[in-house]
Amino acid sequence: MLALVDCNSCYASCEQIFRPDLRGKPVVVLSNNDGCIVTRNSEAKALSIPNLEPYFKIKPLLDKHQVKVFSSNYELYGDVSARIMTLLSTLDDNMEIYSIDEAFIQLSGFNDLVSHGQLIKKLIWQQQRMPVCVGIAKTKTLAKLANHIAKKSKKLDGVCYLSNLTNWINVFRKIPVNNIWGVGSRIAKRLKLWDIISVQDLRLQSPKRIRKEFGVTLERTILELNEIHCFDLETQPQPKKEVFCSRSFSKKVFSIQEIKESIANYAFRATEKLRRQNCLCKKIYVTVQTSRFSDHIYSNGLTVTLPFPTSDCRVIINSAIKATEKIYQQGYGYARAGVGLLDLSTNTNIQPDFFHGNSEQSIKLMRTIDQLNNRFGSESIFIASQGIRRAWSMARNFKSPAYTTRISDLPIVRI
DNA sequence: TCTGGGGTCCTAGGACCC
DNA sequence: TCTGGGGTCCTAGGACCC
Repeated sequence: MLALVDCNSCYASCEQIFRPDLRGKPVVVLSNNDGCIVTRNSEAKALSIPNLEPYFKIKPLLDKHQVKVFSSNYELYGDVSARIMTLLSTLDDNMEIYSIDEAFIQLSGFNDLVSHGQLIKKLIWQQQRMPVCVGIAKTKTLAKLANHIAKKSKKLDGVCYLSNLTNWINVFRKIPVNNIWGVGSRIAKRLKLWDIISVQDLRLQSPKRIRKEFGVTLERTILELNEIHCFDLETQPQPKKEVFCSRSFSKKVFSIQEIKESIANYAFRATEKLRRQNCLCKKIYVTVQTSRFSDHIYSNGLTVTLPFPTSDCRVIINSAIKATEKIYQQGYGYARAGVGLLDLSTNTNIQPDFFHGNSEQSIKLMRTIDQLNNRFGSESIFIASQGIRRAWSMARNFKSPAYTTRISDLPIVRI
């Protein structure tokens, strides 16, 4: 059995932890640059405030109902999330952190699963002041669905256990297919042509027939809706296969110089993410776009293949800037730009423990490694993490030259 | 004036090889 | 006069998630 624990209106609830005076009052949180509403709590939803609505459009309604508005504070949300996940991990080792506000947990050895779900909910509220709902079922897709039902139905008190599916058929008939995990608006629209409207309609389809028309993913979803396990619990976080950093600008940007500065900035941040998971990248993707709502629309992107896999900031930033020059076209007001790092591979040259934490020492060291890799080629450098002997022995194994130094001797390299 | 920021997986079709 | 075909790799794009 699996439980999906999902925070209620996560960002808004995070803000309320530090503003208990706002309990029971409508709260919304805005995206970067205060562009759109990204979270509404239940009180705000009750006022018919739509999600992902531009702030400037909805501001009169928010003012009218005295809705408390927050700019987003992702550091805070990450912090609260980490504490909740740590708390959950004490309940069972088999746990998958699915997103900033959700986790799947394996439930074994409990007779009364509803009571156990209530216990989880109570624990998180008491210790972290975060309201959550718990969905319990045999597969991940059903646990997600159970959580959805728990959120909608007041009488379930935040916990829904799909024990015997035949008891839930009437509920399944009332839930539109697009509420199923993996079924978005596009597929829902195509399913409608087949008269598949509700969760129950989809459950009854032949998986084989659906696979032909919609692909393997939807086939698996149908199997999961019928308690046939297809999606595993991923208890170890998988390393990212791509790393991105992109932002909308707070106002239109016309000059290539400003675009380049942003791109350099995003490339630097993406490289930080790359290093944190101890990877090298082989390709860089750069994109610039005007607003979708502009009269004069332009969007372009370019993928550049590097001569060798690297995590060298300067190589990555320089390549990104060169790519920018190729895709930038004069005369447009740009609204957004981004940098992606693709084709990642594990960096076997460097001991991963250097990169944990952001201490002054490890930053110095990363920069030195950059400098050396740049000079000698990225495959060749080993740093003595556990003494000179270890570096030389690694170097011998890999038939590469070694470089050793004491951390205190490392120079700071300006980027 | 101002319209999010990340990710993943799958598929179709082109390029290329023998 | 006849003008291959199968396999693999890569890429772009579509669809989904929170």
